[in-house]
Amino acid sequence: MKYEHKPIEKKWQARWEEAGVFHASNDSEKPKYYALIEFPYPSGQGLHVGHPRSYTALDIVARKRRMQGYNVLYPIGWDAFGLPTENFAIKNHIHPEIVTKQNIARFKQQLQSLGLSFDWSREINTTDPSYYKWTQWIFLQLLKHGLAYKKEMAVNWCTSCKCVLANEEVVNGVCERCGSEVVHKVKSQWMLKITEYAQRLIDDLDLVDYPERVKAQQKNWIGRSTGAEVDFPTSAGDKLTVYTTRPDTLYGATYMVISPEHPYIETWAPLLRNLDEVRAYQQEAARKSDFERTEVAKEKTGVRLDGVCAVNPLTGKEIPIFLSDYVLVSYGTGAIMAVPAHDTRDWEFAKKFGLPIVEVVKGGNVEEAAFTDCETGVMVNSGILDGLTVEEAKKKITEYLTEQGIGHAKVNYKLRDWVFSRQRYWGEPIPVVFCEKCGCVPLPESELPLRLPEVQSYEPTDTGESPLAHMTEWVQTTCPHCGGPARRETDTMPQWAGSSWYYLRYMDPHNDAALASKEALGYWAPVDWYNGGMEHTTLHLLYSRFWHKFLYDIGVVPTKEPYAKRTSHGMILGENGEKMSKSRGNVVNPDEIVSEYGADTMRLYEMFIGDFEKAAPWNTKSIRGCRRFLERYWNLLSTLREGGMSKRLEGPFHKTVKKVGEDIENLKFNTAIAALMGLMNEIDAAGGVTREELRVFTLLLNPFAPHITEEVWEQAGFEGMVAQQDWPAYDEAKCRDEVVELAVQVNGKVRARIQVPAGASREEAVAQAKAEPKIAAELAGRTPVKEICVPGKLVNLVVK
RNA sequence: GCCGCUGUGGCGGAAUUGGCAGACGCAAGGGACUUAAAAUCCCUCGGUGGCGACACCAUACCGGUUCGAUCCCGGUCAGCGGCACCA
Repeated sequence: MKYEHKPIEKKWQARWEEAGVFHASNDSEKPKYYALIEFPYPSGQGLHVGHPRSYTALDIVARKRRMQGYNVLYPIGWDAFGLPTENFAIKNHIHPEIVTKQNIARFKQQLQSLGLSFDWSREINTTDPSYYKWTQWIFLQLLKHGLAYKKEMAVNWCTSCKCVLANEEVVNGVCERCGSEVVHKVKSQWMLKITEYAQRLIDDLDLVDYPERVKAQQKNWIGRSTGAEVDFPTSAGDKLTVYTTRPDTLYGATYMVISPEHPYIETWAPLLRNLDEVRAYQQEAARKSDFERTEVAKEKTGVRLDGVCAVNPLTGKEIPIFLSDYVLVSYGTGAIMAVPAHDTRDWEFAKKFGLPIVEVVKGGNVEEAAFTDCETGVMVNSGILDGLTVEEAKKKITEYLTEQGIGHAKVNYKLRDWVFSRQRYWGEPIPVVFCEKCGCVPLPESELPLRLPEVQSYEPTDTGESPLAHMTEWVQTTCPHCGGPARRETDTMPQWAGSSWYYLRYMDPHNDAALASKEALGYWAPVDWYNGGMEHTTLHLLYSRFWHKFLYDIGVVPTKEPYAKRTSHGMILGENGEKMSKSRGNVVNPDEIVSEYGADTMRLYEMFIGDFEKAAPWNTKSIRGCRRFLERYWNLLSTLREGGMSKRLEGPFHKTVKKVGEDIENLKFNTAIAALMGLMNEIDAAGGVTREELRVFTLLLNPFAPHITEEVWEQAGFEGMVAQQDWPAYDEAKCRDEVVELAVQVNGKVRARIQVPAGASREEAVAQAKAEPKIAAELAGRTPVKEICVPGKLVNLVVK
C-alpha cells in the first residue's frame, strides 16, 4: 500500500478536532505547560514558509509535553491591527475589517493544513472589540497611574505612511515599514513612561532564561550609563547643567556645547550679540531630516554664543559656549562640557574651531587624537586628582562635587518614552475625551470598549490628523465628568499595543469581567517557553515586558516577568541564500509544498533544514530526503511482525529515545530527526520491525510527523490515538554498548582501533592496545613517556 | 566606532566536558531492476600520492597552551545581526 498523505492528513485533522485532544483545561489536576509562538499578522500574502519554522518547533514541544502528562496550553490568534491592512483597504476600497476577516480565513486554513496542535477554542483577534476592550482598559490603568501622558513634542513623521513612528520604528533615518523619509514634526502625542521601568527591565533579565544575545541587545537598547551632573555658572548669572560619564576629566573642559533646541537659548536671547546667526543655525538643524542628522563621518558644525560664557567650576577659567547639532536635546541635559583631549567628537570640534586642548589623562598624544582610554592613564593637570587612575578620579571628583553642592552622581538611559499615538484608522481608539471645562478625561471603564466608528474614508490626512477626526458624530460627545460638550481623542494606538498583553488573554479568552480571571492567571502564568524572532527583541519583547511589570505592580498579574524562557529561530532564506521577498522573486509558497509532499514532510523538512537558531536557505530538492524517510517509515507496516523489542535493536532504540527527548528540549530538532533516520537505517539492516519496535518508533516520530504516525498506529492495530499515549522512557544502562571501539594513538596519531568490553579498566585497555600487532611494531625500540586512556574513547601512547 | 554572533566537503549541516573530523540528509558518479524512463535497491563520494594494504595534508589565516585543539587563549582576515555624534 502506497503512502498517500492527502487523505491521511485530512482524516486525522478532523479526528483531532472532533475529540478536542488539544484543548487546554483551566481546571486540571495535571501540571501546566504554556508554550507560545508570536501570533501572526494576517497579511494579504498568506503564510510564508518562515512562519511554520517557529510554529512547528513549539508544536513538537507541546505535543511532547502532552505525552509527558502535562496540561498544555498552545494557543494561536491574530495580531490584526496595522498599516498594511489599512493601506490595502484604502487602495481597494474595502473596509479593513473585511480585509482582516479574509486574511484570517486564509491563514487559518493554511495553519490547520499543517496539523499544528493549537487550541483553536482560544483563538483571539486584537481587532475584536471584546479583545481591545481590555487593551483600552490597560491604557486607562496606565493613565490612572501617571504612566500615560500627553506631550507636545517633535516626533518621527513618516512622509509616506503619514503617521507618527516610535523611535524603535525608525531605522537609519527611514521608516522601518515602507523605507520612506522620516522628518520631525511637532505634535501633541500620547506617551508611555517606559523609562520609569528602565532599571527593572535590565535587572530582571536575571530572572529569566533568555539567550544571551537577546539580553545583550535589550541592555544595549536601554543603554544605561553612569556619570555625574555638573553645574557650570554662566555670565548670565544662572547655571548650565551638563551630564558627563567622565567627571574625572572636568579640569580639561575647555568649552561647552548645547543642542540647538536647548531652552536656554530663549532665556539668553536678549544677551546674545549674534542672535541672527544663532537663529539661522537653529532653523537649519530643525530642517534636517533624521537621515541627514545621523549621517556618518559628517563634519562638525556649530555657532559660538557671543554674549554669554561659562566658568569651569574647578579651574575658575572662563570658557565659551557653542551651539551644535552633535549634542542631542533628548539625552542627558541637552548640554555637555567639552573635553577635547579625551573625547573624539569634542576633539574634532575643537580642531575645527581652534579651541584649546588640555591634557588631563596621561598616556596619549592629544595633539594627534583624543585619548579615550580609561584603563591605563593617570590624571595630570587636575589639581586634587593628580596621580590618580581614571576610576579613582571619577569617584573622588563625584564626592567633591557633591560636597560643594555643584554636582552629583547620575545614571542615564538611552531608552526614551514610548510614543503611543498613531494618526490612523485601523487601531484601538484611545479611550479619552477632551472637555472644555475638565480637560482630558478618561472614559469610565463601564463604557469600554470604545468601538471604532464606521467611516466612509480612512485615508490618512496631510495635516497629520487621524481619519477619525472627520467623524464629527463620533468625535463630538459629552464629558463623562461634567456632562458638557467634549471631543474624543482621534488618534489610535500603535500596533504594538494589542500584542503587549495577548499571552494573558489566551489564559481566559472569553472573560468579559476581566482581561483574565485571577484563577486563570494564577494557574497559567508565566509563559513557560516563548519562541519568536530576533527582530522583536527591542520592540514587542521589551514593550510586553514593560506592560507586564506594570500589571504586576497594580496587582493584576502574579509574576514579575511574562516569559520564563525565550528562544529565537533563524530566518528561512530563499534558495539563493537571500532573504525571501516578493521583489527578489524567491518566495516559496507553503501550500504547494503541503500539497505535493504533505504536511508531515513539510514539518520534518522545516525542522531538519539546519540549526534552529540560525538562518538557513530553503532547498526544495532536499525535501525529498524527508519524504523518503516517511515512506520508509510507512513501509515498516509491511515488515511488521509480532514480538517485543529485539535484542539487536534494543540498544539503538534506547539511545534514540534518550537522544530525541534531549534534542527536543535543546532546540536540536535537526539532530533528533537525524537520530530517527539513523535508527531507521538500523531497522532496515535488521530486516523490519516487531510490534514493540514500531510502537516506540511511532511515539518518537509523532511530534514531528503527527498525521502519518496516527495512521500507522491505527493500521497496526494499536488502541487510541498516539497523541494520547505516554512519551517513551529509556533505560540508561541499555544506552551503553557492551563492547566499545577505542582509537589507539601513538603520539597523538590514530594507528589502530581495538574492541574492548565496556567496563574495561585503563590497565586492561592499555595492555590490549600495546598487544595490537600494528601498535607493537610502532612502539618497538622507542622509550615510553606517557600512557593516556580516556575510557570509551581512546588510548594515546606517547613515546620518544 | 561599540555590542553580539558566525566561519567545517559540491550543498544543508554533525561532532556531549579538549579525545577517532565530516553523523544524518541533498546533489553527483557507478551498478542492479526495466523494452525505456521514473521510482526503488546496492556501491563510491574532503584533498594529494600509491596497483595496493597505506601514507601525508585538511575545520578562514597566523601563533600559543596541551600527550592530544573544530572546541581553550592571543592576534589577523572575512561575513551576518543590532546600536551608533547617547557626552
